[in-house]
Amino acid sequence: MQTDTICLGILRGGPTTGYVIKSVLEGPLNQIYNLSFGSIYPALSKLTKDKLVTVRQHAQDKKPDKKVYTITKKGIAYFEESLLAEAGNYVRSGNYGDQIKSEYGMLLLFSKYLPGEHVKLILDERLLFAQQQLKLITYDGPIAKDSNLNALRSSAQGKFMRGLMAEVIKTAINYIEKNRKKLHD
Amino acid sequence: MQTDTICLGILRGGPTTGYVIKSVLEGPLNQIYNLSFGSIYPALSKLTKDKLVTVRQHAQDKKPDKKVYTITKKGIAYFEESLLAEAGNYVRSGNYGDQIKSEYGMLLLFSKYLPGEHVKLILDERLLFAQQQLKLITYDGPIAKDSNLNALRSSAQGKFMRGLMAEVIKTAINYIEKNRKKLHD
DNA sequence: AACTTCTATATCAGTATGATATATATCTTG
DNA sequence: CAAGATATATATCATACTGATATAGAAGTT
Repeated sequence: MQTDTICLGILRGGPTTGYVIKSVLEGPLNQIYNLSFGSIYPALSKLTKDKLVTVRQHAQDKKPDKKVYTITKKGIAYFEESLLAEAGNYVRSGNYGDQIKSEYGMLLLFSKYLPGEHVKLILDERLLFAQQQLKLITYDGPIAKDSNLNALRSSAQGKFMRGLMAEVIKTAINYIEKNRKKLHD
Repeated sequence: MQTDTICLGILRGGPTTGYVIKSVLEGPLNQIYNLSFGSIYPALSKLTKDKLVTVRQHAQDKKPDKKVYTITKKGIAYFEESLLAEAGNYVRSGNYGDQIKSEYGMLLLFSKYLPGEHVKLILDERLLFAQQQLKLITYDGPIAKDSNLNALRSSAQGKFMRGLMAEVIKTAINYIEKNRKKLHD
């Protein structure tokens, strides 16, 4: 899926900054998609140039200029077109639209060639990280103003995806806890 | 994790071709890692130049030259060094070593803006794909000569990862089957 | 008071993708 | 049974993406 489409899709949930888009991808969408700043910022610039979004520059306080992007009518139309096109394309794409690079998975697969202590450490850290992710995803308490996160939490689609991710993470945690002895000691 | 390290790691399971390395990544390692030919072939060339692997060229039949790569003693040493280095680096890396881009996940998240018929189709195709993957991963019958797949199947690490992937896929399939009505009709 | 983390944008060398080209064998389907 | 599709096999390259780095003030921690 194109970076443009992802950005527009997140912007459809409400106006926000490039920094927040990155946070959303790293936080609640952690198991789904990620993009670097080096992709997000140029995409936002291009989108602005093409009038698919507008920028309001908040040179407030003395912080670095905060650029809040808002999707335009043209942007909404373009987003829905692109989405339809990508949905039609989806089935035909390589790995059914998934591109996965899990260093963690490879490290475990090759862990035969690693000292047992290292394997233990990797497993411990990862379990901790997974538990944090789970908390983040299942958290239902109050959140800040950012309407993007609200859109993600309140929509049927957001709930569906959050539920799916939570189940998958729980399964992985349980499996690792039950079977980790096979990889060390 | 470096492409070199991945290739060497797979080659540690036995001599094979670039084409088979790609197949292993797309098949049994589908949920863990993927690389394009544009990464694999240059990596193999570089590895050869550095004497970390050797090539035997099978100009047999009339098929295109089949290049079978074998890891050298130097290659094994280098692989284990790299792995150790990457294991030490792992915890400090961005998303805990995971880089995920799931077009499928984004499509479902944005499915509010997609016709119900499309959503149904995507879900159906994906479920079918997941079931195929599950069969591929859990398959324990006889397999061809390629020792790479045997290494993956018989080692404790291979079994651990296969078990993990199978559990995760099963969880996802069940969740989608139970909750898909929330995304259409 | 010093250090680290968070908010916020931007750039860029190095790396990876996805498409395309080439060529034969084998499998499938009307 | 011929035509078309899929599998085996390598290679290249324009375009796209990453990961590191730079900058800078606020806020939180030791």
